[in-house]
Amino acid sequence: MNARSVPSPAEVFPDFLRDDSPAKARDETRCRLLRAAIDVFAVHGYHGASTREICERAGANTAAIHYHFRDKAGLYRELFRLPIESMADASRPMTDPHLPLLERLAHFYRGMLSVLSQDSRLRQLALLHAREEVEPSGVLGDCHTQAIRTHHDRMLHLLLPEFGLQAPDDALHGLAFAVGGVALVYFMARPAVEAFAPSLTATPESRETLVQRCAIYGQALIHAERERRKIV
Amino acid sequence: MNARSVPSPAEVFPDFLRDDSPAKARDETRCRLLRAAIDVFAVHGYHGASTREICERAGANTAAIHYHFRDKAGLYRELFRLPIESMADASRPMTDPHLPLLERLAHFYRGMLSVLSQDSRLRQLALLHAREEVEPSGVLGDCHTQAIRTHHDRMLHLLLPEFGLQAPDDALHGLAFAVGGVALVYFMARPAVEAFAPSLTATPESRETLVQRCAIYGQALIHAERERRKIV
DNA sequence: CATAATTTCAAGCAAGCGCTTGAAACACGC
DNA sequence: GCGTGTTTCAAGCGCTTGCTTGAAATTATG
Repeated sequence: MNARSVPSPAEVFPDFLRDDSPAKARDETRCRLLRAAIDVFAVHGYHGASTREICERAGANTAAIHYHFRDKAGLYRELFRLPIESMADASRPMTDPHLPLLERLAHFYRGMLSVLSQDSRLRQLALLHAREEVEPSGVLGDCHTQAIRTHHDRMLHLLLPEFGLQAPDDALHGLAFAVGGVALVYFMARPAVEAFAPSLTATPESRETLVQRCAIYGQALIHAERERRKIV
Repeated sequence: MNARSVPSPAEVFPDFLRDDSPAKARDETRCRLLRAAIDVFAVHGYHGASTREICERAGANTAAIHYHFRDKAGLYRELFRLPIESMADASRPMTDPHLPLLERLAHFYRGMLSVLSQDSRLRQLALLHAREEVEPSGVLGDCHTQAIRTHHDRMLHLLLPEFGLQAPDDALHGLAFAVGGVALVYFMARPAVEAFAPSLTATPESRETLVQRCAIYGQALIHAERERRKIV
């Protein structure tokens, strides 16, 4: 019995997505397993994916999963550990309070839509996140909702000063959901988007155009909420 | 060999959700299977659900699925046949061109959010639709995307006259996605909504308040797009 | 080079899966 | 009451699943 009894600290993991990481690390079974797992989980989901297919694609033995990650759930969990932050990083510029509102919103939407264009593994990872939200596999606990909370809190942090509030009320939560929702469909329902209006997200240029339009929409929502609060 | 060779015309099906349907129909194995299937698929997803659990919950023999629906995929498909239209019906009033824009939008959002309050089986059915969008089971083909297309086309039909257009361009598709997106999160990411702002959708009153706010937001998006088109 | 620790391997187990079978139970027209 | 068609049943088949095993291969260490 020589399997690691505790989920490993994952020295290799932060880089396992990068193609420019050291060849030695990239070729290690553990890394190949993680990459293969993304592919297979992204296609079949957690329950539909089989450990045999993952290992076959990774060129590893089926016992490798148990050795490196204890079991299938451990491998799956490992996929959700670090990339959460790397995805949140993409929209960090939106937190800069010195930028004009429209620009901050553009950063927010650019972060959301960036995964559509990125290297395919990061895109697949984003897909896994979306799936966990709609169909929790049951092996992640609530660590996943916290990833979304990061984005939600960041949006609240942007909105609060706009309304001179210290803490969000129900309407402000609703506004945050609405502002995020403007681009949510591109994230959560890509098949529908590509079926109805494929040219919207086809090229980097069209995606940037989309980001700019979304920012205008987001700004309009904030203005509308401000007007609504005046009246009520 | 006495199984039906062709998916049956489903005389019982349209009513299988209603609790007030004739007791005779409700108690039939076929109906009980459909109801149990919704419960189990809603919890575990298509691949994670087992036919044994469905049959056990329905109080039926495992062979019943094969007899009534040929196989697991047939049972799943049957769940997606009719409720699609019944859900689309909820937002039909939005197509009335004589109503003011704000009211039509309110009807649209009320239709979207109605599934959150309805009888739990309809809610679970809506969940199954959301899941198919994010993680296609592979057994439905494209019949499912058409269900979303119905909603998208209806929104386009509402928007086109607002801009004096005959056919939608890319920006109008984007606007339709944004208008729908305002309420999409309540449909697609309910766990997050209930974790961050549970009171938003807790009572029928708060849901109606939400509908009204969404309608205002939707109107603001339309106005913003109109302004954008003037400038560009 | 020898020893020990780490990593990989082929083989296979127990359990659960979807599905099938042939017969029993039921419903109904005559 | 009988014959016919429909529906339900217990039993189990073949297969895939996640996981385990003990040994072999590999790598690191003195």
